[in-house]
Amino acid sequence: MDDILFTEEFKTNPDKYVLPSIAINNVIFGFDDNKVKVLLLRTVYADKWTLPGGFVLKEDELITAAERLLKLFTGLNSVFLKHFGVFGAVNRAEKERELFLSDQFQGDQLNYNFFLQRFVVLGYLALVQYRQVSPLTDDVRQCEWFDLESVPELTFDHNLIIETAIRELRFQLNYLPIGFNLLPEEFPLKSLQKIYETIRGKKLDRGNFNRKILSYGILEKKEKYFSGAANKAPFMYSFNKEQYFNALENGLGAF
Amino acid sequence: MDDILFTEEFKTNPDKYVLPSIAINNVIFGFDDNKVKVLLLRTVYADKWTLPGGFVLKEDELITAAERLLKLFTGLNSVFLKHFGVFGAVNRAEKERELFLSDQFQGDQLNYNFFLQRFVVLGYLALVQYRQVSPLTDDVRQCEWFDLESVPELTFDHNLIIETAIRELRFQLNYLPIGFNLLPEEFPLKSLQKIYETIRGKKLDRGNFNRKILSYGILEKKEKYFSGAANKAPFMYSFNKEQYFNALENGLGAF
DNA sequence: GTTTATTGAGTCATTGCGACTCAATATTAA
DNA sequence: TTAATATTGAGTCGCAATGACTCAATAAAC
Repeated sequence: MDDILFTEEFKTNPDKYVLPSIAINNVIFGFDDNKVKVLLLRTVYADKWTLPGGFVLKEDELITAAERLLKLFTGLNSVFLKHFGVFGAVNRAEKERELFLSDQFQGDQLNYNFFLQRFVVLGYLALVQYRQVSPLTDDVRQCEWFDLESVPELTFDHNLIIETAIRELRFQLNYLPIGFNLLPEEFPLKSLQKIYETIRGKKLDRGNFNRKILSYGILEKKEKYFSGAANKAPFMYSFNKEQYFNALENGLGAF
Repeated sequence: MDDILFTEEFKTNPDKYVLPSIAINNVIFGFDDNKVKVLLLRTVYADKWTLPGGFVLKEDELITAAERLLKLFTGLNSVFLKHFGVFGAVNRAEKERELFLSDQFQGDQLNYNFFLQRFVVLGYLALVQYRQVSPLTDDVRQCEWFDLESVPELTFDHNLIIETAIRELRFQLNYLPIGFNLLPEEFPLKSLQKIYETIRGKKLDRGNFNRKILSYGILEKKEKYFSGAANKAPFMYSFNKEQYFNALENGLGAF
């Protein structure tokens, strides 16, 4: 249904279906194994990785297009999803142009012409719960999670796009209850702390972190426990949705 | 030179010169008479006001296009200029479509068809020194400053664009040395305080404000004076460019 | 009982902030 | 010369938040 993009009809007549010269890329962050991850897509035309993305259908709102693509690649509907930047450098397809002209190129001519034109990319940042995601895998496409530290060289200017997204994330962390979109319904505070540490890029003190995060009043303590490890199980927490959405609207009171 | 937009050639063949379906609008803030102002443009086709804007030439970087437009409308070259959002709602031209069909409409058919298609607007926020600006006025266009409190109803979704820009500005005020782009080379601290008060939307205490703003170390005290008023003249300040650009890069140390 | 990591409950010094006060200073107008 | 006016410098006071710590109780597995 969403795969007009991969039909011959679209390839021969793209401007009939989507807004010309505009593309969307989603930077989708998840969290697992105490590490922040980003979802990447293997290209169909070479052994390279790229950001999930697509185009804006004529009848789509911009955010709807971003949601549609998120749904396509992760199966998820409603998450934190936010525009964070535009990327339209004249030479942003230079690397790809060279690749397409080389003998590594495995795609077809129609894609070639379409993808190498100049696009203005709208960057959308998504925070999703890792375990809820079923990364898309079909005949031509394959999604996988990558640790932030081991993102490979990507197509176009996608490395820049990810870096910009992380900067934005680091920044928003200070006034929005960001971490929670990345975690499952219930989680130990340590996981949340790890997210903050990863995005901030430094260690935090447990006591101080807990004191602060609990002071926002958007967390609820649960009485469940982990099991399996040779130690006392950590308490689980979930967030109070009412307080949480209020904080999303009005910030965490930093100002 | 920059007025391809107003030639017959452009009107009949726009896609030859600019990226299709993409437009730019600049929200240009200035400061004078202790009030924050925004630069608006009178439309050629009706008695309405609109944001200065234009399109991206095929060979333009996005930021170059925004700079070119800023230069066109203000005469200024280098200022604080930053992307802050995209606006591409499907129905964002609805109001204009109605206007064009009404008997108030004074433009021509070619413009009609071109402007009413669906654009994705890239919003750029500019902070400029009021007194350095020579608002563009020619046969068809007329720029004027408006107080933030008395912005009229604008074309398209431009009121929304301005509101979003102010939100962004209010937000950035907390970590970037914003005010200085709005002030002349030398200024009294009270002017800076007024800017903060306007954007924050509340009164600030002089002593506390001065204490904080001076603590950033980006201001230099000058020994000049005002004259004319029946009171002690305020000291003038200017900003230390080195410290200032450093703060623009790394924030004001809030985080 | 030993080992392990979580947890609760602190301390302590420092910093920043908002709300305030008070007197000295410079300038013009009466 | 004096009065009126607004700026300036130099504070105080209490409160809240922060970062860097410590210490002992607790739960679970082996």
